[in-house]
This record gives sequence, structure tokens and C-alpha cells, in this order.
Amino acid sequence: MDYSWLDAPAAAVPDTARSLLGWELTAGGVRIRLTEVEAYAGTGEDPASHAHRGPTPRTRVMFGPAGHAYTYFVFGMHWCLNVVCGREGEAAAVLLRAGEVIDGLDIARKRRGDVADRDLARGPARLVVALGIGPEANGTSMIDGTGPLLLTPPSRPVDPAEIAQGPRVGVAAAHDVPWRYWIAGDPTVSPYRRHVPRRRTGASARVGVPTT
DNA sequence: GCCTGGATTCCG
DNA sequence: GGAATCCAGGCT
Repeated sequence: MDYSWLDAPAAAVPDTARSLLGWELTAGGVRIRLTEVEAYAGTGEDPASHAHRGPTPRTRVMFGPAGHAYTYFVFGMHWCLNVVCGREGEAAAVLLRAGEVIDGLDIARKRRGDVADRDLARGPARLVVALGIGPEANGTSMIDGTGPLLLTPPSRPVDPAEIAQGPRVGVAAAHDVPWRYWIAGDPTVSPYRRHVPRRRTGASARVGVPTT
């Protein structure tokens, strides 16, 4: 299988993200068809990228080879999964936001509890739970079978005409950059929520600060 | 060292 | 709309 398109230059990461729609991701007996992804450029241009200020202990795998998994912990409770893209040192990545469970439904249901099938992997943290992966997947290859994840080509082609794009979800910076791609009309695509700054807490927030 | 706020989800 | 719940990264 040819995965060389994953290491197209970081400038092309939006195209890489779009190309990932319909690809399938298998882990722990569950297979997911990707229906929603977001592109993040690496160092420099993209203030929304974890890597935009350069490598740190957390983001070091983003600077490694394409096709590896970058997982990160957010909000004190959730894990999210990215595919590292671009050339080594560029740190581009594609956040896997949602997918349709097409195999191992019973396993995914066990992991996700009593939710509708379309919600099993509808959202980046939910997708990670459905796949049964976590921090141990960070830095592993998603393309050579040595890690818990395996990325494989679409078994069902995606019609380019049904691909939609728009602003990234929950991103404060660069909200006008339309680097989120999804399969239009697919019920497993997560509902769009614009970034809402959390209200400040504590005394200073209560003194003369309008609550909007 | 301290402090802020987040590529979210679930519940009220 | 807000809480839950941790820590990376920026700043003092």
C-alpha cells in the first residue's frame, strides 16, 4: 500500500486531510470509516496547531515521520488522535474527528455504552474510546502494522462532490481557516460548535465584568 | 514555580 | 450553559 501522499509537504496538509475521508482505521477489533477530519499545519503559520511554536515534549512525535499517531490529553479527561503528516520536522497533522463504525459494532458498543450507533465515534474523543486506544498509541505507526492502529484505503469510494469543508471546531485562533472536511450529509459527522471562551471564574471575574 | 485555559463530552 | 478534571506551556 502506498502511503507516500501522507508526507506531502505541510503546505498541502489540507489536501491530505481531505484525502483521508473514507479511509478506514482499525484497532482492537473495531473498524471505522473516517467521515470528518481537520488539518493542522505545523510550526509557524498555524496558531491553532499544538506544534506552532516548535517542538515540546508533548508534541515531539508531530515532528517525526508521517503516518504515526499523535495522541493528546485534553480537558483533564479526553484523548484525541491525529495522523502525523508532512515531511519530518514539519509537524503537520490531521485530527480524526469522527467516523462510522463499520466493523466490530458490538465491541464498540461495549466501549461506548448505550448510545445510538451513529454516535459511537461521532466526535474525536468518542472515536478514540470506540477504538479502545489511549496514550500508549502515541508515536506508533498507523501504516506498518507495528502499532495498535492500522490505516487502510477506503472499501467504499468517497465522491469528491460530497465532501464539504468549513472552520475547525472549538478552535479559538484562526477560526476563519476552513480546514475541517467532512462527508456531507453523513449522520456520523459531529455537530459543529464554534469556539466559546469559557467564562472566567473567581473574584476578578465577578467584579464589573459583563457576562455577555 | 504559579496560573490559565484547552483540537471535549455529558447532563441539567 | 456549565461542570468535570489534568497538565502543557507561557509567564513571573
